[in-house]
Amino acid sequence: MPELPEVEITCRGISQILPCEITKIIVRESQLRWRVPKELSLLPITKIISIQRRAKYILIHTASGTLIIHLGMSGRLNIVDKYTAVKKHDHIDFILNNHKILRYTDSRRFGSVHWVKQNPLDHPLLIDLGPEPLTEEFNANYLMNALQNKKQAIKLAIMNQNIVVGVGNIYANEALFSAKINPLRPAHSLTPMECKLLVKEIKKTLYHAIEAGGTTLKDFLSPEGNFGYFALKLLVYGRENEPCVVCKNLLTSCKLGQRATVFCKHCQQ
DNA sequence: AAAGACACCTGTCCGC
DNA sequence: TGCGGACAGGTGTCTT
Repeated sequence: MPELPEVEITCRGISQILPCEITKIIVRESQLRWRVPKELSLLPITKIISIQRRAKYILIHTASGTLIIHLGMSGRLNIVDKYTAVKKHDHIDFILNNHKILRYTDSRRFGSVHWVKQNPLDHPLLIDLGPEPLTEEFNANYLMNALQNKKQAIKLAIMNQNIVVGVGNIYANEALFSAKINPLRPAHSLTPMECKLLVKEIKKTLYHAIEAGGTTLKDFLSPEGNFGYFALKLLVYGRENEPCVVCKNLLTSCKLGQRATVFCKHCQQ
């Protein structure tokens, strides 16, 4: 489900529970992508200090350590009333002191929950991540440099979290369409002008998606239960064999790294 | 060293 | 209606 905009919407949503304390953590299913640490169930009452997003990770800083949460493909964090019935894939409850529960739900269990006492950014899963796309650090010069000698397709390169974080399959397709760049182009073949345009379109696409509350394809809702309206604005993703919004030729699809890739052969060179 | 395939898991949809 | 197969928002690890 979640790329950067959906994770950002999730972070903003759960930030509204502050100020509060986690009084107890109930782990019903500990086998996620990695085993949820046992010490979570034994955690003493701890105050949530702040909530931060890094790439597609949610960092919940508490007085005694940091929870690192990744939503995988189907993960969700919802704020629910403390008497809300537990459903099939509700794996973890973070019980709060304000009559609410922060509930982690994940049907495919590709997500993960980690607990660290040191700087979460030093965690092995986070330490090699590339720059945040919505910062000035991600600019045309940086991208041009990062793509040097990369023969792989440009779409795979921008989905590589070591090059730039947060861009997944939907937004890679969308940003490349907006930048009029063919997703199959070798990464190193982009000109400085194209890098500049692609950076601009990645930022714009992510920014608009956040504004729209993310993309709801099947089951993404904000922690408060709101729909993500960016699905209505998708120009290529999920629209194979439909007419291009610009030139009306039918959109082409292919597989790239086993992921659906949709583009306009005519507009994207 | 880099690129590609595979694995993890469940739900849904489509064609027969 | 039932069943098999393909596919889905991610990413670490294994194989070439």
